[in-house]
Amino acid sequence: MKQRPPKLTEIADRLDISTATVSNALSGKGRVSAELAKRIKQTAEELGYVPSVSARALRTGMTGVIGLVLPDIGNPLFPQIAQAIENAATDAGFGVLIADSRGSIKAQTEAIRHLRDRGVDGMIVVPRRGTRVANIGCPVAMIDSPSTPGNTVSADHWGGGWLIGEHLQKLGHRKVLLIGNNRDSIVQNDRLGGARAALADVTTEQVWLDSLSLPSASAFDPLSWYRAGFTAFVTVSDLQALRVLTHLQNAGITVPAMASVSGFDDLMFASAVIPALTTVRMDMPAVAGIAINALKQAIEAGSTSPDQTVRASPDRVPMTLAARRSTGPAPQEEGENPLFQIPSEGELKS
Amino acid sequence: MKQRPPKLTEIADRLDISTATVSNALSGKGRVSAELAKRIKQTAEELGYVPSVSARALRTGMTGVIGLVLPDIGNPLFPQIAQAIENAATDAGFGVLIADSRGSIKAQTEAIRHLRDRGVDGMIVVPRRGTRVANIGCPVAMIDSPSTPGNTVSADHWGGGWLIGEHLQKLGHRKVLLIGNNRDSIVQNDRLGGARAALADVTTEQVWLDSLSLPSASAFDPLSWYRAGFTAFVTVSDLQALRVLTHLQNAGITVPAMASVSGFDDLMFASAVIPALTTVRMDMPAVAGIAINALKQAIEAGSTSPDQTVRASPDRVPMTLAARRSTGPAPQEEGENPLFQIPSEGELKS
DNA sequence: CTGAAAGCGCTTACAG
DNA sequence: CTGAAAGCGCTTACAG
Repeated sequence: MKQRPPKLTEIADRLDISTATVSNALSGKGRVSAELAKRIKQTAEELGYVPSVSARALRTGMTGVIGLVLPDIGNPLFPQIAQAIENAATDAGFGVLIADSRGSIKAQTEAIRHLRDRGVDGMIVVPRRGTRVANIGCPVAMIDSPSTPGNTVSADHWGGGWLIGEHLQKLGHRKVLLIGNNRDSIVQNDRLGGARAALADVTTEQVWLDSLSLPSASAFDPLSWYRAGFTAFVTVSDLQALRVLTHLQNAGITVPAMASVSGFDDLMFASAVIPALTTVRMDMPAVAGIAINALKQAIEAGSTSPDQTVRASPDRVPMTLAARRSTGPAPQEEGENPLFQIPSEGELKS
Repeated sequence: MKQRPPKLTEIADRLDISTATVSNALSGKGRVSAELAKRIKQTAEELGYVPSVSARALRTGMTGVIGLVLPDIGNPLFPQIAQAIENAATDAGFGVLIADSRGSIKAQTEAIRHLRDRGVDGMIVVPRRGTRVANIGCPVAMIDSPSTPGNTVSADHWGGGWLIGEHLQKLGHRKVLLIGNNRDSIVQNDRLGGARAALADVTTEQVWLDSLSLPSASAFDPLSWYRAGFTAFVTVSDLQALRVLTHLQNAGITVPAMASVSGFDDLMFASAVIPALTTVRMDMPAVAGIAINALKQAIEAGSTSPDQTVRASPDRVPMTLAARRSTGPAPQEEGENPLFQIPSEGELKS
């Protein structure tokens, strides 16, 4: 049984004043003598008064809820995003309604409409690849990539790539392989582009796994690149990095002694692997805070912009390098080529 | 600018009938001639009518929203849970408001209160270790473990453990190490207990990482167990399994040729590792569906139970084994002990 | 500084 | 089968 919480009138009756005054006092809009206001707040406290969100929403047209739309809730980065958004939203006084776009663009549109119908005041959208969100009736903050048009705020993926490139360059690597898995992803292009820029003096090669025949991931063999002299593998995600790392280790290539591997995003398993994964992390709380703030302002302003995508400043947040054990100095070539010392997989297994 | 959607009165005016009739027709409660009802629905469609959730909520006392409370949104299992709940809830016509208990029990209580204040009709709680949720004013469905008192529905963790135990036993392993990381966790005890039961005929040893001095995880060394003749490592989570697997690999122990490793939950990285991780998976959609259904019934019934924790049937869902490459036949001991063939870590790295 | 009154958009007894 | 009316619990001009 839902227990009926005390209402405004009850505290008004108790103090023998009008509900208008109680409302004014509680919302702190002034217009009430300090002394009375204090008494009102006190008895509200005593009675455990909690305003009815439905009533307020009906009256003001604002629900105090924002929607969070994600390309895929199953996404490994989701926990970080959701947690950061939830915290920022809670601090800003908003509730967070989630929506899963379940993969398809159509489902994303539907999810957005659903949220709108539920009356959210605004929404945070992490769009599907290249999606532009059509005009809905409320302000929208987009988190994607600084180079994406319409983006509100995001991490500086290019800068993050630069960090990892610089790190490997300083470690003395001379041949670095850059690995992406979707050539259409702006985020991935930014990350790899940054790394390439920092590695201007060294030999780099770039591969897109999406160009390989399926199952693409398993078709990629880091060993052949290793034999070709590549000593560092830069990937655009920790998942990819994990794959490369374990592939190498499984074949007897020790990391980081023989090869270095790096990822992106600092997923929860990154520090659980042995050796721990060097990765580049976004400052999610910062990104979320900026997005929520921008959204809040737009909501309070009544969001008059024609295109209701919100802008924020700064619109990009620096990434930080978590240098861990999976990256190390490039192997030294003393006399003979270390590449010939690798035990073969068969040898190890016997 | 939030565009004002058409209201009930508009469609009533257009058809020159009362809003009561429109409301009745739209809610399909009968009481309206079929012919009129059809016309009403049609013009509602034309006008793009969307009922105001706030108004309806204020009037009926039901918001059509449920809360999802999780011990820690950062939890690696969160994406699976959230996605399953979101889908089931959407199908049942509910919106999902998320709340993060941010680790502490106190924060969990606060999160729950927050949701209640926001007017949710009910909530799904994945409780913190051993937490019982106090009386709030709405039905609650708990997802924890079948052996947890007050549990509404969950996966059959014991049965899952049994599956992995059986699998290893069939593969011929004679010495199996069971690894948990929190001896107070009912879920973990269930999982390990099931495995032990299936391994009744083989030598098992059980270790709790929480009992080691910190940093506990890094203090645990699977190598010493391997040298002691253990050929299979059963962990209660994929994260733990990943750690053991990579630790072995890094030391030159090939998996599964020399040792087998298994996890739980089928986290997204489980199939990305090489060799892919054998793991036991929950049927999250089933669990979520049952929880949401039970909750829905309680909500519609007005939830008269004293303790408002909802019961469901079935209250446990079978787990399934995903047998992958990280588990294989126990190494054969032909003549000499294979344990002496392991290349030492130093040897490999040089 | 305080209060009386209207109204947000629905649903639901209650009449007819 | 259909409608007139009340009311869910607030907030907000508007008077006083």
